[in-house]
Amino acid sequence: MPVTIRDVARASGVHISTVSRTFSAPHLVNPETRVRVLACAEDLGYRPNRAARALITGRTHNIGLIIADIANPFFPPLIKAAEGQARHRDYHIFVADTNEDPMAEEELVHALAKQVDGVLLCSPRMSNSLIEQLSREVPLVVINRQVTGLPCVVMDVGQGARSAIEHLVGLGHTAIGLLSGPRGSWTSREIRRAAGAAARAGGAELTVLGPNPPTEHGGLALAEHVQRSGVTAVLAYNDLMAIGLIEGLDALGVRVPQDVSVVGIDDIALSRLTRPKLTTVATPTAAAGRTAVDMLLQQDTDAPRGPRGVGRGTAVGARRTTAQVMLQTELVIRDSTGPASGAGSPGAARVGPDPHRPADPGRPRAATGGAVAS
Amino acid sequence: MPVTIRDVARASGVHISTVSRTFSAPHLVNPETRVRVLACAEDLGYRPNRAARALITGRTHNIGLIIADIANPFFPPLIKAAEGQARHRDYHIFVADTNEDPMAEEELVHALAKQVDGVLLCSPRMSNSLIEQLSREVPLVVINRQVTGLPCVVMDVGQGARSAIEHLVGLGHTAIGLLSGPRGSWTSREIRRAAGAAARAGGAELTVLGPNPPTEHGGLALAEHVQRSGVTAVLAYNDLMAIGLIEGLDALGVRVPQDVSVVGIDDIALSRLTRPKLTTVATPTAAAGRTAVDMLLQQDTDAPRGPRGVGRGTAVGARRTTAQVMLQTELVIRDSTGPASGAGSPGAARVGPDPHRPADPGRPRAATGGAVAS
DNA sequence: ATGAAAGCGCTAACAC
DNA sequence: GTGTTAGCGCTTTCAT
Repeated sequence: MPVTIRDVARASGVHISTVSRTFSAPHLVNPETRVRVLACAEDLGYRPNRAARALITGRTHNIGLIIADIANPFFPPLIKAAEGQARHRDYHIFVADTNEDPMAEEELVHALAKQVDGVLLCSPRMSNSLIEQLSREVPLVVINRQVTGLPCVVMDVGQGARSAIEHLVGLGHTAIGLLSGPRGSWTSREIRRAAGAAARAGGAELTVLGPNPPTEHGGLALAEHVQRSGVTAVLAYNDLMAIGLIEGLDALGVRVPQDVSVVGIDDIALSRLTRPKLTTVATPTAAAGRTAVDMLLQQDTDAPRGPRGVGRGTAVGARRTTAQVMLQTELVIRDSTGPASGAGSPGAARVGPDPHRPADPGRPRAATGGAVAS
Repeated sequence: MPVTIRDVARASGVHISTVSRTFSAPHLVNPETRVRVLACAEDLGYRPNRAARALITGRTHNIGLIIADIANPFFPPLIKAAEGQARHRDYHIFVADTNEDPMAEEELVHALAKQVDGVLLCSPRMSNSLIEQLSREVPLVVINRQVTGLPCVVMDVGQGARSAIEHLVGLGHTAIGLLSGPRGSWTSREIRRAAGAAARAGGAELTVLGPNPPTEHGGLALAEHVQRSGVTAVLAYNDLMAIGLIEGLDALGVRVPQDVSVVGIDDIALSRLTRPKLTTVATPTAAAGRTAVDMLLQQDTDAPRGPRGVGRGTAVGARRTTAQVMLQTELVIRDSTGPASGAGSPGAARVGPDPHRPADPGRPRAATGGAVAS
């Protein structure tokens, strides 16, 4: 039923190898022949079978993308960007969801390995050593984690957390809570480290609560804990948790930001829609997706021309250069943070019809990270 | 580098076909041999090359999933469910995003056709006839659209819209606006049709505004229009638009639900987090994803044993039975709808610390659709 | 510039 | 129960 290279060959009166060349090395075929073949292919509706091609070239033109949780709004923009970039380069993306399960991650890498030219490992929860091991099976690009020796793209959440803490300290907060993320998260460790240092530098005390599931519920469940802990400000692992926490505090009658300030991380679309609008550290997720695809593809196209043209030179020291890209983050100050304690006038705040603040006056930026490559 | 079936054969001292059988028809091989082969395969790290297998079996064990916009929070749960169900059945999912572009849809079907055993076409914007045509190239299951002759899974948005309108009419609204969705959306047409009928039946007037992009911005942009139109209630094509509209109205000083009631459709996670919490028609998106995968796979496994065992019987009338599944929807009443006009006491509503309603008292359900097959 | 032939990794008759 | 053989659709030497 499906039309193959042979049908096209027959129709255009050439050998199949000529048809093949027409598609994979057009310059090697006579322009006239090429046109004729192309025409036949066109109206037979011929499409090269990529699987068959892959069998011999070793290139599937597929990329695997392993995600902790597609339903977490942090990821879709990243997926979308990766998919777009990949398609733009004539690649397709396999998406797999691990449900935050480290076991699933490993299994999925194995399952995908043969079908793809490389895998984008997003926010992995497994160990570094396992990642390294897997990278010997299939080219890997790690997102949201630094693994030495492997290409990575991370957001500078350290800088982001620092800015957030400085922002809170600047508002007079001296007892700050940190809702950490899931166990195994590089990002969570980074945040904790940076936040701890920044708090110390600012003379504030940091109370770490966690680890927690990186979900709205994870935040919500901590509301009472936060209330009892006596902190006046909280930095959450991500926006979802921050939003959940605000919900939870609200239910306890604790007002944000009057009683407690809350800062999130990610700047998902949602954070502009909740009330109060969330102060958060914006992470460039789309850029991360695009960059990761580019890095993988570059690595991919570099590979084949490795030991070629090299006479009997030194033992091919040209190990692939594995870049580590760090993307900038930016603190976006909205309405969920305010001066510490007594400053607000309880009861008067947020009354009915028009509690409209200057409404997001052009995204005041506060800090940035830097770009680094190694 | 990669270990093939031949390596395993050599290691276990059998012919490659035995190894092959061990994986694709274990019952045909001597238990002892099987164990030995499996052991060798195990510690050589052998994984069957699915592409090579597909070349001969015609089954790739891949499914294509074409989505209008991954970043639209309506879709991730569907993707996640589909992916999970697929993996559970040992299939992988290719995800592609069309950016709401009908052209991209067609191209993507073509691009995926050879790589997958079937395609899930989600919320297609292209024409029915084109869909039918494409279905001759690759098995299709259509989601969120009814196409006669093709397997479909749709949500009963008609029933949902009806319930929504009845709810509004019951609250005394007689001038109701409908924010329609994107051109080419089956769902949008269904909603419009059902909402129109329900409004007529309830003695209310329905003003249709659209088509519109199915995004937050699409709703936000309509705020002024809604305000001027004089309607006291609005049903939006989806939650995103409803939320955008509320934002927009809020900016104009129009209060929801005191001045205008707003109902969304979908019940995305977000709609529980905005203020006011959104009254909306819940659609079972995860179920839709799972069901679609099941339908595709069933069709897929049915296909091969078609003209087999049939003596010289009648001309194989056994055309595949294409089911059309309709999933129930449910009106979830929250805080964005209220009595028409004068009923609310402006200014007193929603004051500071504790404007807590009975907080979602167990999801009052109001209506359901039915399940149908053809 | 084009044809011939080998073979990618695997499965599927068909023998034995 | 297992080995033999042919070939899926395609690319890629190697001749011509």
